[in-house]
Amino acid sequence: MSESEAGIGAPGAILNADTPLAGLDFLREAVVTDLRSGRFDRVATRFPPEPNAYLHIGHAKALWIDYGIAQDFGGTFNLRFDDTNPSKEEQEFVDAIIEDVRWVGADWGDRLFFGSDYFEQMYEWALDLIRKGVAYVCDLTPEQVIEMRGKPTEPGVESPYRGRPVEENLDLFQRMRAGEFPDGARTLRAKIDMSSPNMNMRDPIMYRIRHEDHHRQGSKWCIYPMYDWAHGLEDSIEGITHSMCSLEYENHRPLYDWFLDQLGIYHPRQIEFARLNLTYSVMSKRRFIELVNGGYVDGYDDPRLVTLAGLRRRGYTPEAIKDFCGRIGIAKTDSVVEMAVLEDCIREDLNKRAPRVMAVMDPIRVVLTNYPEGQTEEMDVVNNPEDPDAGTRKVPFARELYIERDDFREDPPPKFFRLAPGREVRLRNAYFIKCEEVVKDASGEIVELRCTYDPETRGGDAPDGRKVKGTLHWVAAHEALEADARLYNHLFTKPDPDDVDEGKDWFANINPDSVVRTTCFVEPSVRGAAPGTRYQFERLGYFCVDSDSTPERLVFNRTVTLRDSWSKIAKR
RNA sequence: UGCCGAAUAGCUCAGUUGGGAGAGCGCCUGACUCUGGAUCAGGAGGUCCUAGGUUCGAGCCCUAGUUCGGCAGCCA
Repeated sequence: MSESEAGIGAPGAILNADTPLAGLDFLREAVVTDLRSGRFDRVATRFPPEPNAYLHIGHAKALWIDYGIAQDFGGTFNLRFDDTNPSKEEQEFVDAIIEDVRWVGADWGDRLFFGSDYFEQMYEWALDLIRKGVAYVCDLTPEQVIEMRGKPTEPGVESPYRGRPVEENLDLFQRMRAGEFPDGARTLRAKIDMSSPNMNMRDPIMYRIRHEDHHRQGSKWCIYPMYDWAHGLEDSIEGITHSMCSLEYENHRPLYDWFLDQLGIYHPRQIEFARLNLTYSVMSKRRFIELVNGGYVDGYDDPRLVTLAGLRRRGYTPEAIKDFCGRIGIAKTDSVVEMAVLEDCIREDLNKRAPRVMAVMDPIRVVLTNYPEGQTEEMDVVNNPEDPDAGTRKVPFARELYIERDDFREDPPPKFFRLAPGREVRLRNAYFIKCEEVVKDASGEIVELRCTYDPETRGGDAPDGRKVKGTLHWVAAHEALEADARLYNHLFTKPDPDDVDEGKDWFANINPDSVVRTTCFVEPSVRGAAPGTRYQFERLGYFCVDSDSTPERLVFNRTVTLRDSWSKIAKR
């Protein structure tokens, strides 16, 4: 790549070699230090997903580290698929990952790469190492390799094939590539140190034989490079300066460095950071699969999952996810972030942007006895008090309404400011109403509230200056739209899903009420809303139109509730 | 009984010439309000892992230890 396209000081750069270290996270601090020392004179990062699963919020953290650092320093950013294993990787995941990365807002421009495109170069370099006498073809079986690798506390045993002459290694390796040997028959190994305290240095395998088609290379190859061998080479080829990865690769760094040093090629710097964990959730491919296959969730984009596809369907915005990634910081400490932080991020974003609308989840009928039969009117309602540009809309009002069952108590407890017999409240954006009579059915269930309204209070204020303590949301019974609602809660009942009694597994902590499917009545203004449209249902929470919606019937996903101080009071 | 790494508020993180222990989220209280929302104000909460040492003075420097995490795929 040219220096000019990756130069420091590109438009928008906010960090450079002269930036004071104080206050920077340790990764940015390392980059500044490398710029000052002259180890690098530019910044180039990459996000290297393996196309074998869907991305989750933890990937978003890594992505915003990689992309964010490139942005901050005016450097370049590559999206690179690390597709070195043919048996696990599929085009479907490539497409899904590209969609997710684009959605969260990282821009790789034309810098989309595939590790598999470098296979030929990697092969040539492998030949180099064989010629240098630091790589050899090994005929040990997988079982023997494991056996002879030893344990962390015990040295391994050298392979009997370790001393194979260079010419024989060259011949065998070429024949491996030519397809002369079956899967697993031989490997190419680096000749390092079988007694190294670092297991990764005990003659790691560079190539394995796999007679399988590759999603991009087709049947061209039957030997495939291992991660440790491939990753540093990919970084080197692309001119990456800082190769950020998670803590689990810390023990792999000596090997990353070893390959590059042996080859004598351009040498990027690998730095590790702690991966993200979130309370009340799981974050691994394996567990997502188990949840999907076990029928606990409805797919990888189930709104209860913290996959990016799930969060998107739940109603999360890219801005909220980016904000979250910024808030949680970067460090090397193993950590578990509280879900409340993520929830705060989406509330903060949606509070500014989501139009407000009224919807009733659990209706109770209100009849305004002094409101003329057959009359209706339209109230002018502000769409978003936080955003004057959001405008207004008309909301129909009528003699028969629905309010939330929770908003009425026959025998109200202290500090309950909502409707009760003889009490007056305000219907939001409409009138004051007073409850005159409670109508019950034979079983004692309340079926209707008979109320009077004060025509003088149209719009919500009383000319005589009298105040009410409560304001309720409502919908006009005959004009409301009936819709499905999916009320999502934490997927797990405990902050740590692995916190289980002896003999039980994490499935025992799955929340049986992680989704409550119900119906609701929504004001007619939402008719025809497209999937993905987000609203605040006043006093209830933020909701997003689900892709299961049809022209006839909308489906709403509850993204997150509003903060609710009453529920805390009520618990006491 | 190996190697690598980590440790500051409930959680996540700042604290960089060695001199006042901080922020966000969470929690509590109050004000305000046509969302019990939003907003605003205030509060509680710390053996800076421990013990020694250097220093007039240590979260920060040195030594030893403790606890926790990672490493034994032909996965990444």
